[in-house]
Amino acid sequence: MPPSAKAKITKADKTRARLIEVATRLFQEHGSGEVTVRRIAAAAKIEAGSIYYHFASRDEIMRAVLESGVGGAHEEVMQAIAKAGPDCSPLERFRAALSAHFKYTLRRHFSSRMKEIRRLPKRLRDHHMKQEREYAAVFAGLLKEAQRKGLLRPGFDLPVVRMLAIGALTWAAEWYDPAGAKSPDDVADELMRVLTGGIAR
Amino acid sequence: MPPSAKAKITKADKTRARLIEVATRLFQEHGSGEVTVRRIAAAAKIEAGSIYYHFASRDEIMRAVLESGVGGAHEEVMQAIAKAGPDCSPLERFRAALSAHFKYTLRRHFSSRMKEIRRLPKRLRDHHMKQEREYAAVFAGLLKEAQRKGLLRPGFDLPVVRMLAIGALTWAAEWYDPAGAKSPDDVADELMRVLTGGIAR
DNA sequence: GTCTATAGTTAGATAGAC
DNA sequence: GTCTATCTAACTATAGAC
Repeated sequence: MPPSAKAKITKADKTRARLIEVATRLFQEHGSGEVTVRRIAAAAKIEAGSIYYHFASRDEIMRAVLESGVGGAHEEVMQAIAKAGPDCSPLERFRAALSAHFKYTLRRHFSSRMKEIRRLPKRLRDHHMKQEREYAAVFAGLLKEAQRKGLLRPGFDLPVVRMLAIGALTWAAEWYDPAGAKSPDDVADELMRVLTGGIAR
Repeated sequence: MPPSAKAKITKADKTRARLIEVATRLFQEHGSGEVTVRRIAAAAKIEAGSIYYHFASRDEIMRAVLESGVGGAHEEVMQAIAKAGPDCSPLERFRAALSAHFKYTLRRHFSSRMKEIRRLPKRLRDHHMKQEREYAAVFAGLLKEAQRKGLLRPGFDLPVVRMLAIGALTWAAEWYDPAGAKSPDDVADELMRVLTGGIAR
């Protein structure tokens, strides 16, 4: 099914997309293990049995949520980097990437922290982990570029720094209050300020 | 049940403690929603029915795990701060607190990120959130002290900085590999270096 | 494509023996 | 205190009507 020119969007495509969307949100809000097929169906306004026209099993929903989630984040982060432009500093682009990651996580209610991944058949689990590595490589590449250009102080373990930074935002999606005074960009900016300059005098 | 002088440790106390310990680990490893009472029992080497001699319900196990988890972390963090001594810089004590938080999280396999908290009866949920706030206040107090003493650059939102920092470590407990080259202290130190001085030139 | 009805399984929880 | 046996409810998944 190549999504080329003539890809017509059927009713099934729409329902399937809606199911993935509500499942993503429910998994994130209540924890993947807590969410039943019945609840997903109810949230998508169809009956439980109808789910199985679109997905072969609950695990298959899970898989679709993960693929769509990581894939979507990857895409938006790449776009944000492209928008920042190839001429601006790698740290500027890193900031744009972090911000896009955070905003996507908040908007789509997606986080790849679902523990149930372990329960997936090895084939699907490997595919997900590959997708995650490719996504992480985007951030890693920007930090390496910054290092090459001499923008960083020496002595940091960049993979660790990268994971700490992304982790801070992944976790921020848990406590961030959209009704509060701060915008998602404010949070991403604050992280970037801490990250680049530090808080101490 | 005041745990005063004559607090004799019964067999029940030991079994209960073991149940909390294995439940904490299972909740963290597989996600709280995925873990059944039967699995907790199996991991603690007793039969499923016997659990109900120690806990009235699955939610009650959950509650005990949360209380013991946050309580234990609070205690160890306070000890680490005390050990650092009241004379050292508040940022030094903050570092000690972060490190203790991380090490506790890793050792006890505890993280308070269980989504199932929402499902708990309001009374228990409120109690948990109060405990969490008290715990967070320890870290907040150290940052405020640093600010008062003029150790910080101006313009930071300290609650946000605090949550980003703790979040980075909470998430680090997910990806940290005990078999790897880095010790938990290495990770906490790296975070503290980034936090205080920043990575950029 | 979505529904209703239901089979088959497994979960949380209880009762009573030991 | 712990076990075995079991109840009831809820879950995943299927079948067949529309």
